[in-house]
Formats: sequence, structure tokens, C-alpha cells
Amino acid sequence: MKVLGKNLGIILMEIPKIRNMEEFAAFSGVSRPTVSRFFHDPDSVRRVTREKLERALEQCDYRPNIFAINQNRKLTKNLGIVVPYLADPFFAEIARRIETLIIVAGFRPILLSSHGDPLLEVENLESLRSIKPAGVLLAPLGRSSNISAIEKFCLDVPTVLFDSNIDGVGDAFVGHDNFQATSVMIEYLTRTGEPPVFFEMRDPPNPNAGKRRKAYVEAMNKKELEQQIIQIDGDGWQLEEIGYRGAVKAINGQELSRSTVFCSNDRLAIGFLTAAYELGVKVGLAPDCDLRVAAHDNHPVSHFTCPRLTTISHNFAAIAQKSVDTIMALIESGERSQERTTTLFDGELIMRASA
Amino acid sequence: MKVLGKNLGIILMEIPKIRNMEEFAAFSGVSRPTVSRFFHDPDSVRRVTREKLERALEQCDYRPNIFAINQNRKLTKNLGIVVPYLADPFFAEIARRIETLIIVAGFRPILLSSHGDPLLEVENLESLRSIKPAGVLLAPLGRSSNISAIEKFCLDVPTVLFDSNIDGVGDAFVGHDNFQATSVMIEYLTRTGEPPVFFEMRDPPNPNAGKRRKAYVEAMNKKELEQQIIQIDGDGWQLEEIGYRGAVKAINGQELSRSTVFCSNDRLAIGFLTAAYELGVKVGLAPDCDLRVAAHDNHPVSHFTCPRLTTISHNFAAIAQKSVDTIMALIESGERSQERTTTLFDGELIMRASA
DNA sequence: AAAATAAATTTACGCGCGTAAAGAAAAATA
DNA sequence: TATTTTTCTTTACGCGCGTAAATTTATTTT
Repeated sequence: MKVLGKNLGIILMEIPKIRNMEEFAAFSGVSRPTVSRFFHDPDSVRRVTREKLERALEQCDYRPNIFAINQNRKLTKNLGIVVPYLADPFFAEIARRIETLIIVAGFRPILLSSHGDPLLEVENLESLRSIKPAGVLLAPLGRSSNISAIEKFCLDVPTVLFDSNIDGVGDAFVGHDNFQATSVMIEYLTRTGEPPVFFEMRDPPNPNAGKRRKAYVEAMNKKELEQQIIQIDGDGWQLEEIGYRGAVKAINGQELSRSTVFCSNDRLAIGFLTAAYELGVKVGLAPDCDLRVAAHDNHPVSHFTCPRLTTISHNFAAIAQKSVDTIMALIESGERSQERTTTLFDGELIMRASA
Repeated sequence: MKVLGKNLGIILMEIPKIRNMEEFAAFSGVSRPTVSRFFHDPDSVRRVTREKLERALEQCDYRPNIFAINQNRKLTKNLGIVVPYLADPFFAEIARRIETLIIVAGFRPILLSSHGDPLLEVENLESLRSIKPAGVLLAPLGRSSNISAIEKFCLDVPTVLFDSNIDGVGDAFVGHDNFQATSVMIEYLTRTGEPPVFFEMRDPPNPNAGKRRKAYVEAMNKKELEQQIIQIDGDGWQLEEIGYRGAVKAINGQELSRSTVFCSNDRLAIGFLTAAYELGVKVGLAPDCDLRVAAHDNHPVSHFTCPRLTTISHNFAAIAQKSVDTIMALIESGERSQERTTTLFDGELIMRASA
């Protein structure tokens, strides 16, 4: 080390430690306001200037202080993402896609999870408010959300709701067409066997569940099929466990009027499959099977259940893209949208072994 | 609305819009430097002053600008958390716990996912560097990580590694004792039946895998048991799919010398179970079963596999707590630790139906 | 009550950058 | 080449808060 000391010293001399934009301006031979403009938008300076700055950057890896930037700009490049429960792979997946799109758009994603807690949801929004986000993408908890608090937040910050809707709140909603999806699944199940019994929570936390039940009722009515809805008790976000218990009760109590079950979502179905497995009820489409089980969401885990779960996939890519596009349009226009738009994407039937 | 207009006007008059700390100081009747101290630490002002400020806060809900705070403080209250893949429920779970602990400690967690990409991992660290975090909790990608970049980062920012270790990098490592865990599982499997075959990726991305293989070899040697290691090909983070393919190959090719399999991690095992199910191989401890499968991690999904997966749980709570405690101690001391400490927590055997 | 201590106030500067205005320099147009 | 347009430089101020020093006021101690 000592032998190298002198050379290291020289090297350090040649790579100056730039402390702020002023020093970087001096180092690069460009004025500070121009440097500022360059960092805001590299294309706003002449090509030769840009190249000069880029060369300087390679030599000293200076980065503008993000706090100073955000303090002074009226509009930050921060974009909040709030999901109800990040430990649920479904939300992790959609958040992952949204994050990527936001980065591509040159913004800074701030991902927050409400951990299933309405208080934390509001706290997350307040926390976001303090970092002056250009906009927020919010998947609300749903029924348990503090709606008036969210509404108030949306008045101040451009907000796009996704996944689950709260009527009239936010500038737009982007989600999944539960009616289309339900009807496609019922059509499929009926065509390949028999119409399904609907399996859901009695008191679901997520508003999508309500739409799915309604869609089931409507679709079955339309086809003049006899309906059966099994509603199971349970609170919170441990949906697999709730589904498991409900399935044990339904199977042991012989509550199922038919041998085809349509679960309100994949997580309930995962619990259902575990119960069926443990009770020796064979699930699947094959002739030797006792039961068919299908569900809703194309949850990442549904690929590997036993048997693999037939389900309806959200159009993850489209929902993520449209959500980001919508918030970007809002931000760029600088205005709040006059009309609240709702965009629903069709689900896609994913046929697997379970039904 | 018009009828209420006048009253609303009066109400708005009475709740002044506070724009900065100076205005809040005037409103509350306390000087600005005292207000500043109050927000930094409420206990640093006299009780009467504190109560005066708290009363004022209830009337106008002012919050200091976080950017201005962070710009001026040498040490922010930001604490970075970087995980390799947030869409993996295992990391979502540990991140969730860490986040909560950080909030309780009065810090602001910034959760970032590397999405399995070493470039993004470095980018995340750079992004964190620009917000001057008080410290960072990093679960590195592992083998694919840009180790020199991470090392460089750790020189500037107090960093505690967790879950997977990189020798000599960061101020401390907190993780899971793979040797203890492996030996407990082998002991259990051997006692209740026969010693296991080890099932893993040939080229695992995570360094824990290496330790687990080594632990398997050592434990088997010690007991003078015959070992078999099945190594499967595959790249990336789609571990269930890789496990599935490997299992199909192993079962169809009758590669298993014994009927007890110990998977390097739960996600491989989930794929393994799917393969066994599809191939009609019955997995479980019961006498009529063909195969026993156990694994490692107590992944959230492992509760609901078919059959439920026997595994070794990480001590999630202890790992999260120790990681946060360690980084807090580093931050409070203001110094970098002289010695790099390593803390390993024992795993706990979770006996379920699969083995 | 006087002295000693603690806490708050006043005053003032700095952080790093955004941004506006006016003028100078360079490039594009005629 | 002269003129217009674009781009850059210079200068200067402000953002909201941290923080230090000196002073005043309030509280505790003897």
C-alpha cells in the first residue's frame, strides 16, 4: 500500500471530488444554469454542450442532490405506488411491472405497502404528500379503507386508482373487467362440464369480490342456470387459510350442489385445493376426478398448485401500462381531469388441470 | 352549497394555511429554532412548550418539508432496504417485518427491489446514495452481484447485509444458520425414516445454496451415511419451474437412490411437489406414500402446498430485529464498526405432511 | 432572595439547487 | 456579410430548514 501511496495520491488529485453543481459547472466548463437545465432534460442543451457535460460526468461521477432538486421544483419526479399488501405475490407482481414502467419514463417510483392496515394506508399517503409526488398510483385496501381521507388526498395529488375501485375517488380507475372475466369462465365451465358453484368470503375486504358475485348471479340468470353461492366466514388477508377452512366445511358438510367450484379468487382456491387434497377429494378435469376448481386472478402461485389451477388472468401488462400512461398524461397536462375515466381490461382464460 | 358558503368561508379563515416553519412558529407562538428542535426530538423542549406546539399542530396540520430537512441534516432518517426479488413472498415477508421495525424506530424505510438484476442492484444503491441514507439493509443477489460496486458503496454508507452473505463486505451480516438447519433436518429425516437425497440447482444464484450443500455433505459424512446430490440445470429466479423440470427428470429417470428428498429451498420443492403430483407419485410421511420431500426456508407458500411442506423456518422475527438493531447501533455510534460481525440464527423444524 | 442553571429567543448564515432577467456569444438564416 | 434566432453566461434571488452564537427569560438550586 505504501509503495502505491504516491500514485494513488496523484490519481486522487486527477479525480476531483465534486461537492455541488457549482463545482461541477466549473469542472466541466459550462455555466451552472446550463448544467441545471442539462440534468433536467439533456436534450434542452446543444449537442456539443451535452457531450462536454457527458465527458465530464464520466470523469467525476457527480450526481445532483435530489433533496435540493425536489425542494425547489414545484413538480418532483417522484411517483408514489401504494398497494394494499406487498407480501401478496399478486401485488408484488403488478407493482414490479409498474415500477419498471415508471423508471423507463424517467420518474422515481416510491413503493409503499399498507400491510392490510387502513391506518397505514392513510399514513402512506401522508408520507407521500410530504415528498410532493408528481402523482400517485393507488390500489386501495377496499372496504376497510378510510375513504374520506383518500378522497381528500386525491384532491391535492393527481391519483390513479388501480386494481380495486372506489367510486368517484381519484382521477381515473384502471382495472380488470370482472364481469367479462366471470362470464368467460362460467361459459367455459358450463361448456366443458357443468355450471359452477360460487365460492367466496361472506365479507370480502376487496370490492372486486362484490363485482364477481354480482357477475356470477347475472351470468347464471342469463343462462337460466341454477346458482349456488357458498359464503365463508373469515377476516383479514390470510385468504388461503380462510379458503381452506371454508372448503373443509363445504366438502365435509356436503354443501356443494354440484361438483364444479368457481372461487372468487386464486388465494381462496389455493386453500381449497389444499383442503381437497387432504380430504382425498381428487380435483381436476379428468374423468376420474371428483371436483373441478377454478378461480380468478392468475396469481403467481396458481401455476404450481396441485393440480395447477384453471383461472382467469388479469391483463397485468395492460393494466400496468395504462395506469402509468394515465398518470403521466395527468402530470404532463398539469391539469386535473374533468371527467373520471374508468378503463377495464378483459381477462384471459388460463386453462390448466384443475378444471 | 351556496347556503353553506359563508360558514365555510369563516371556517377556512380560522384554519390558516401554514406554508413553512416560520409561519408555524408565528402561529404557535414559539420561535423557529425551538420549533426545529421540537420536530427533531419532541423531548428536547420543555413540557409546556411541547404542549403548546402539539396544540397548534392539531389546529393546522403542518408538516416540515422533508427535502429541506434532509438537505440540511448531515444525517437523514432514511433507511434503505434492498432485496433481490420482491415478487418472491419470502423477501416480501422479511421486508415487511423490517419495514415495520424501522418505522417504530422513527426512521423512514425506503424499500427497493433489484428484480433479480445485478445492474438494478447497483442502480438501487446509487439511488439510495443520492438520498444520503443513515444506513442500508441489503440482501444481495448473491453470486451475480457486482461485488466490487457493493463493496465501494459499503465504504461510504453504513450497511448491514442480511439473508445472504458476501464475505468481508458491509459492517455486519445477519442471517440464517444453514449448517444448524441442515443438520436438524437430516437428523429428523434419518430418525423418522431414512437419510435424504439432496436436490439443488447446479449453479444456484444464492450463496446460501452453497452452504446448504456443504452442510449436507458434512452432516452425512459425520453420520457415515451415503450421500446423493442431484443437481439440476436452470438459470434465473423461476425456481419453481426449475424444480419442476428437475423433479420430472429425476423421477422419470429413476435417479433417486432413496425415497427421501431434501430440497435446497422451498421454491424448488414447490416445483418438485407439482411434478410428483402430476406424475402420480404420492408424497408424504404416511405408509402409503412413495416419497418424502422436505426443504428449507418456510416460504409463505409452503403452508399450502399439497401435501403441506415439511421445512426449516428461518427465524424471521429475530433476523429482522437483529438487522435493524445492528444498523441502528452503527448509526447511533456514528462510527463504522472495526470488526465485521456475523450473527446467525437457528432454524426451526416445521413438521408438516410432506415428510 | 440571590445565584446558578436551563431553556427559549434573536440574529444570521449556509445548504444545493431552481429559476428569472439581461446581456454576450454562437449558430442559423437571409 | 448583416441579421435573426438560438444558446449560453452572468448575476441574483428564493426555497424551507439546520444550526451556531449571543442574548434574554424562565426555572431550579442553595
